[in-house]
Amino acid sequence: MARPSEPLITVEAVTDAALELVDESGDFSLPRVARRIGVTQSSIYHHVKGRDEIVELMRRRVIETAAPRAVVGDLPWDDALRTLVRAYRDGFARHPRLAPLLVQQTVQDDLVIGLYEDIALTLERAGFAGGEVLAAISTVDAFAIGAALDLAAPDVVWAPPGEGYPTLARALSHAPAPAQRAEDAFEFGLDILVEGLRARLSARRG
Amino acid sequence: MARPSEPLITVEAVTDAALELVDESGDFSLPRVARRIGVTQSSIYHHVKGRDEIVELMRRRVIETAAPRAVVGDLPWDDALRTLVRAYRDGFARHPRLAPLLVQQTVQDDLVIGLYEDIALTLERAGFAGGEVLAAISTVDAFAIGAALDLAAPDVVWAPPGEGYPTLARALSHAPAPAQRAEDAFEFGLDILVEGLRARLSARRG
DNA sequence: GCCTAAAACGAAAGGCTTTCGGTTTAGTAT
DNA sequence: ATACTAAACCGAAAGCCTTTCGTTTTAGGC
Repeated sequence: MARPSEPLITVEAVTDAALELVDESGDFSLPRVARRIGVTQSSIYHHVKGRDEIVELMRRRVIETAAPRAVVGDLPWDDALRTLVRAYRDGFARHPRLAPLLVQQTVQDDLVIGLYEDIALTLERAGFAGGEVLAAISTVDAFAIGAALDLAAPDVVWAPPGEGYPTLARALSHAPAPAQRAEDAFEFGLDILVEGLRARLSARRG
Repeated sequence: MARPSEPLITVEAVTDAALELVDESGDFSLPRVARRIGVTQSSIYHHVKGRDEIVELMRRRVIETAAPRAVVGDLPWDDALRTLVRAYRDGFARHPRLAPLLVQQTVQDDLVIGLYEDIALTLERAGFAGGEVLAAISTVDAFAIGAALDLAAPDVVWAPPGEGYPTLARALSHAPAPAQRAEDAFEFGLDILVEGLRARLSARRG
């Protein structure tokens, strides 16, 4: 085959196809991406360096569509923090099965670093200083990643198990539909996080 | 080769070898496990069903050595919760690179369900009820998984980036050694979590 | 002493990532 | 207008992986 005047493959097309495959099957591979675009595997290497780069492209895609560096500087710190964490997590709500793939691999994307910068700014504005800022970022980060992964958890994890776990079974008996459970849990957790940070601040002052 | 009087392969040996490989390289494969034990790949299938089962074996191993269903019923709820979450997370501190492999795959282990049951009990004891218990479990779970993954994060993620992120750079300038940073962040986050839950409880009462 | 099933091996199917050489043509410079 | 370079694609193959299957030997129970 010859060189077409318009390239058949673009970085965007590769990202799209990979993201569709992840949404449908929870994973992707170069042969499957190629088949979906209608080219051969090896051609893709003319546009991306390899599999890992495709993963990073998906990370960036999800974060930039969900978190357009929201301007949160004017909001009270707690609303600002909620907005930032929600933005991060909302991206994964649209592609639930992507999160497990991302934790496999190191972040280098400056969009993500930008998000951390905004969180750092917000936390300083709240009154944290010194080493506490880093610890607080890590905490927010852990919660956000955990919440994103929660979206990928199959419903069966949150279904009542057999006998012998009465308290858990009772808790699960109140469970709404899976999507709603994850949503409720996230909002609840965000409240806990913000209230915990607030408590920490007033304890330091008092 | 013939059938030996003592089997060359045991489920424990397979788990050991896989865990060693994960500790060393961040991943494992059946050929490498086999080579380490000194057998062929196909023989392993006489003892485990496949790769996924080995992952589940590692999960169980890590959780049972770290969290021997600690008796926390006599502790105040906040100490009990801290103990449970620490136990869970300590397992991963000993095998930091294991966590990313586990989130890839559904939990079925009843030890983990047992841990959830203990957390549910503790939260009810604290005063949560109804749908709040499930939301609180999800929150604790998200934080614990996030903290476990944090241990696998390469140091470079928590190293100062280039220009343009002054607040983040300032926060990172206070960072201790990587292991200590993860440790500090975990303890900080645990405080935030407990204080947040406490705040929630008194808000409901008041 | 015999028989069954366990425990190992070797080979191979089918998937994956990545590399490499070959072919045609778009775009550019002369 | 012509010649050259480099882009864009293809096909083939190396080397990894998981899993299955048939074969051989022998341990352990009847």
